[in-house]
Amino acid sequence: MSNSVPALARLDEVVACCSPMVREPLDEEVAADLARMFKALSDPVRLRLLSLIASHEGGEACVCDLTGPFDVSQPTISHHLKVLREAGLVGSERRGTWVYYWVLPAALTRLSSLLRTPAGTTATTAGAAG
Amino acid sequence: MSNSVPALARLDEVVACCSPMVREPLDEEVAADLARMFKALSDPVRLRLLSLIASHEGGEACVCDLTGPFDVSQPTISHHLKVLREAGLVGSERRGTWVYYWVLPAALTRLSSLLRTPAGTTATTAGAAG
DNA sequence: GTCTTGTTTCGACAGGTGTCGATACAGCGA
DNA sequence: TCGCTGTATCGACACCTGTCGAAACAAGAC
Repeated sequence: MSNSVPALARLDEVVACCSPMVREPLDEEVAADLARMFKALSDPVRLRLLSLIASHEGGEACVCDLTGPFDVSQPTISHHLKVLREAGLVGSERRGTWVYYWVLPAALTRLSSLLRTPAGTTATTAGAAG
Repeated sequence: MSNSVPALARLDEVVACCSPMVREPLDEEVAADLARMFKALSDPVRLRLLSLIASHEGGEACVCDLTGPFDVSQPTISHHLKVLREAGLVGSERRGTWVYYWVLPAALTRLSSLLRTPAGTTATTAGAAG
């Protein structure tokens, strides 16, 4: 616990659970686990579904709220929701006729903090590349 | 510009470029763009490569530093590096015989802030799910 | 020039993914 | 009970992806 890392910076990690991947090489198993979560985010429909659920009133949404905004069929939406659920990004529950989905913030926070870069490199130069 | 969002919370977004996806539904084009970046992160080998590059001394690594830790062939590593580069996550440059790769922090920061959940829901309950 | 080493590209292949229509299942109300 | 509506599963299909070995390309050494 005696690093050259400022205490406040470490506090974030403890709360969020993980050290940023830019600090030390990712363990093989951890990488496999994280890759599964990122794979769930690697489809535009799923990304929009997740965003739609999270920003929905009350923090949860019925499947019936989610099929409208998309050009794909209902079974396809159902498939994508399953992928998100199995990746641990959302939870779901049936209430009577309808099934509701909500985001699991801990999962997003885990990924967010993993991708965090050291303060200072926050980079206003987004988009510049080689 | 007159939201009910605290000024300090918005400051983060400005620096990082984007509003978290849990705040409002993702635009269709934006989602497609982001999905491309997440897809680059959706493979364990690429995740480890990225982490290896970022945490390497000097913030950059030669390809020759990157082939050792993996069980896959050198052309496969080269392929994965290309995917990371085309996703805008890393930059590269040839210097004499060797080719060096480095992480583009702006890209990681963009994704990180996108996944950020509202303060308070940071959730110490990671892993709990339905 | 030729050889050697580091890296990328090519062509091929097995396996995975997104999509659909059809169908099955779950719960409600008549 | 039957029928209706909301959601999940199934089976099929085109397409994408990760992997390899072989070959090409780049830069330096001889």
